[in-house]
Amino acid sequence: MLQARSIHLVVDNRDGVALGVQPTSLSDLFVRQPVEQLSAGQALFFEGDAARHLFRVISGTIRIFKIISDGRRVITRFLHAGDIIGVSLKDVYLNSADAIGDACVQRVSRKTLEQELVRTPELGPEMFARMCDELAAQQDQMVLLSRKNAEERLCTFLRAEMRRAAANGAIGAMLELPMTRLDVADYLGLTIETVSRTLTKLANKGILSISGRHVVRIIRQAALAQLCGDDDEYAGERNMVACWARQHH
Amino acid sequence: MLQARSIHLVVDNRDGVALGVQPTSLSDLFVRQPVEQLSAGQALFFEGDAARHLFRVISGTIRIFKIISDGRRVITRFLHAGDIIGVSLKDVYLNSADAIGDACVQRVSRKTLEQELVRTPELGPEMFARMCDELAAQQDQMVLLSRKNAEERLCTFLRAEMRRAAANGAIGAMLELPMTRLDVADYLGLTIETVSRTLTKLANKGILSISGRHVVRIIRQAALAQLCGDDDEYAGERNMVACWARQHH
DNA sequence: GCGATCGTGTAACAGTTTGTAACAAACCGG
DNA sequence: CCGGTTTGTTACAAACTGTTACACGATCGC
Repeated sequence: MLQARSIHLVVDNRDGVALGVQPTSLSDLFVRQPVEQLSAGQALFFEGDAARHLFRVISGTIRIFKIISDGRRVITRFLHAGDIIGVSLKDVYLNSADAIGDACVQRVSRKTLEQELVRTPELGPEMFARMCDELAAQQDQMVLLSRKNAEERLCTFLRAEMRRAAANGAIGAMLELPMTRLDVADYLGLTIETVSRTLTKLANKGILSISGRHVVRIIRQAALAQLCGDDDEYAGERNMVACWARQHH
Repeated sequence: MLQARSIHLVVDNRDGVALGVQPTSLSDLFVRQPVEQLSAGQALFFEGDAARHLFRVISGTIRIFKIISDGRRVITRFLHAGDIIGVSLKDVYLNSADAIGDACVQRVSRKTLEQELVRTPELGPEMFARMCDELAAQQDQMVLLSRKNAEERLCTFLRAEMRRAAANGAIGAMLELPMTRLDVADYLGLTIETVSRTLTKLANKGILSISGRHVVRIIRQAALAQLCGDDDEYAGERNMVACWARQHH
């Protein structure tokens, strides 16, 4: 398991100075690291393992998950090219990670990170920022899991995936979903059947069309956004309106 | 974890005297700050406000929440004496905060924190640690919201509150819950009626007894723990067992 | 003291989501 | 290209939770 096939050029200027140049961002820590190939379903680490490495996703999709009794699974996050895993530095991993389909990652050791954090204090704020982003994303996910219905969950998920795809240079309304329906279900706190049913419902409404197993085409973006249940439209007076609504049943 | 102690010597004797003494923990930042009294329901800040302060709870309970369309509310966290609010440093608050019942807090400005972080780099690791704890707690909450049923949610909540009370020096099986049923419901992703029903059911099972509105007495702690759905008993082989269970339906 | 309000508990009913099962479609290996 | 396996879809019944309604007790202000 977990073999580090070093395809790239190896051992440049190893010890003493972990990197030849001063890193200016966390991503720079990975630049000289070998690229490891993962096959479908291969694990990166398990919940409870000693947290010895950080990973950067080069290609493919990684799923982060927890498992509780009965084998119930909760996927807390999907990671794509460019994302970094493990900034939440506990001594053990808080959750498990494996690859959806084939993927490539790089790793750096916690030790290297800690050395570089001393050597380059500017990295500290980036760590903070990344953890804050993660906290914010998790809170949005808590809202989704706590109070949104199946349709809102799917729409929120699809919209987020659309944004990510657009940020990565994808154009048009075609959205590729590398994960299976089960993965989506475990991410959104639904069952596979509900995911399926809700997707067909959205297709029947003319909001999207389903092209095979891993591709959906978003036809009406605006409608999708409205079905997220996020009340973006009220903007400033959001809280007052909401509080008022609450107080009056 | 992540100690950047080498820098310590460099910035040791600074002139800036934001505090009389060198703080050794985040809590020390608050020691000379005035105590602010909050009456029941009073807000500390709203989601989207410029995040200018951190708060420390002296007494009472603070609830952290988000509101989405229709006035649906999600309580993401309850804070008690000693807890610090606002370590997730974005430029705006990610959520709202108000007091359950009367409460007392102290505050320090972001600016002060940032100055002290420069002056006392040991505070950095504590910030990391606190954010990691928050990330871990949020992930557990995501598991709860995603995959646990009403009974498991209540038991998990009660057990966590028991642990907190015990850590704060409370003894015995009496547990005080300062929040209302609606607060509990909004925290656990349920309705007030389901919270009520489930509590009654647990009382009928002889696991707890309800003494008025804000006090429950936990009679059978072990039974409560087993109903959490957290499968703590399998410990090491948890993941393998769970994966196996999953694969075989 | 007394009505109004709030928080809570209980019940009947409705609704959404789930579970089960059968079927269809896509994928995989030869 | 084909058959088997995996994955996805659909329909129906069941379960859990939400909804609605009402009663009770406590608190608050008058």
